[in-house]
Amino acid sequence: MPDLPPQQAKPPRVRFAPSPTGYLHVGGARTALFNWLFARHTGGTFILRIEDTDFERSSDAMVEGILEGMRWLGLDWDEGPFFQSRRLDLYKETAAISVAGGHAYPCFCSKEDLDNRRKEATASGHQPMYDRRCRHIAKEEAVARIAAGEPAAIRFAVPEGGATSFDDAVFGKVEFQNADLEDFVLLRSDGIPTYHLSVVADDIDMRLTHIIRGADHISNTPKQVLLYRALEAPLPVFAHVPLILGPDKTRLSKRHGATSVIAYKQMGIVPEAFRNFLSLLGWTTGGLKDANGKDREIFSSEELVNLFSLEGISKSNAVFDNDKLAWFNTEYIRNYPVAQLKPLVEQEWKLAGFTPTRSEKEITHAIELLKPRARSLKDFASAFRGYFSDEYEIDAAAAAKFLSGNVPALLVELGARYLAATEFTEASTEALLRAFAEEKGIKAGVLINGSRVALTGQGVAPSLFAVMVALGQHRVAARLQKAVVQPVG
RNA sequence: GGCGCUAUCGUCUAGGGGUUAGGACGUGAGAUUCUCAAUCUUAAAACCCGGGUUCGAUUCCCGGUAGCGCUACCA
Repeated sequence: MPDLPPQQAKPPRVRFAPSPTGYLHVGGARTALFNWLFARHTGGTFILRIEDTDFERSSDAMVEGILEGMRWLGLDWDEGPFFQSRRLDLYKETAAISVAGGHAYPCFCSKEDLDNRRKEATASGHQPMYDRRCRHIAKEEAVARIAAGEPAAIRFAVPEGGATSFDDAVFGKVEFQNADLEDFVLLRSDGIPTYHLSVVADDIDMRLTHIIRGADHISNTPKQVLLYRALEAPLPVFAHVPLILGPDKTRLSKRHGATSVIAYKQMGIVPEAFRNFLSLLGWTTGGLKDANGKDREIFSSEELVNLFSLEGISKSNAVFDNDKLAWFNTEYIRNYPVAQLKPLVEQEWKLAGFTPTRSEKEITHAIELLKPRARSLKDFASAFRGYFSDEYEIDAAAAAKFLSGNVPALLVELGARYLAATEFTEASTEALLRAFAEEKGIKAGVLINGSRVALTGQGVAPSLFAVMVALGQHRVAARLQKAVVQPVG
């Protein structure tokens, strides 16, 4: 039977269908992102479906975690979330239709028998595929055994010969010999569907036009194609996305560090940076250049939506590079208008239990000064504390290096001069310091470095005189005069 | 083991029958001297191997190798 033409009717309908057996992980997030991008680009519909048919491993907490991750990334869905656990009737019905159509049959083999036979087959060098022994049980006998209460699973009857192929939007034509396909289980003996049944039943029921999912599903696809045909449903367009790997090129796992999207939020990554980074893992604009002729890499979500296409998805797996992510993060933080960055910083403070003791104006000023050198949102609650509160720590190494010898004493004196100053601008503070250095016969750099540590607690900071202006005259004077009592080393 | 997919700098990638094989991250060097986790300049760094097609393959084809995926009454 020839396939019905693929559903290209616009607008497209796509879905992200995570299994709540863990938090939203990086790979899932990227799949969700691509589906979302595709839906938004085409004006289609993005559906969220929770595949929770594995009751043992699924949990509400995981569902909430997945939703949280999607919200953080700004991936809003148009329909759902739908829960497969509440749609079991549909799957049973679909299985029954398959049986009635002669495409599926009850299987009475027990799990133990199956395991044993698989083991034997492997031991004797055969393929551990189901031997189809229940496929030829007479209909009457099967009905009688089920009536007698014998547990039975429903298996799909894979055609004995020929091949099954599909046209993947990313990989092109992919073909499998039917002989290599097992008579897979559709419905377990407890009435719970397996993955193959529930996805196909739902994808048909939800009228999905494009299935964008991880490449780990390529091998599952021919079975599902067969099911679509048995159900006389039009085939969607399949687009398999290559996998994301860890630095050692094995599948990304906890071993490699964070795999949960929320962990990146907790690391102070801003969502747009993460989304931008993720979008370029396994997808490319095809070499879009910026004004300088360099490949563009920073894209707003609007641009991403406009640019996204299935054609740009690459075929090979990609390694998740933390350094590159960190770079995206600094770029985004640096370029955010303060108005946009400030709420994120405040959220970070809240998380860290830190309360700034500054006016809104001072806070805005300090964020403006600091954002070009922030690596993560975390910096605002750690290294940058001194700009927002008087409770900050002096970095011991920086103090040892720059607050040694007679420097503290000089800073106390310098602080008094600043207190008495009638003007307090970047130019005036610098002039004052340099004059003071000359008067004392020492290099200005010594005082500059010492002041930096006394004022910010850090050995690294923006231009000292910009820092002074941000801090204000009284605070500068006070902190310099306190320098002498700071424990050194 | 079987089946499937993939292969350009360390990493993400552009490109494509003839190129100095481009960009970015990271790394090295230099500059700035008020620190560097900032900025600027700069350098090193790749077409997996073997056949074939071709005047010419990194590019097309075949094989190998390697990596990854699937191989459950998990998803």
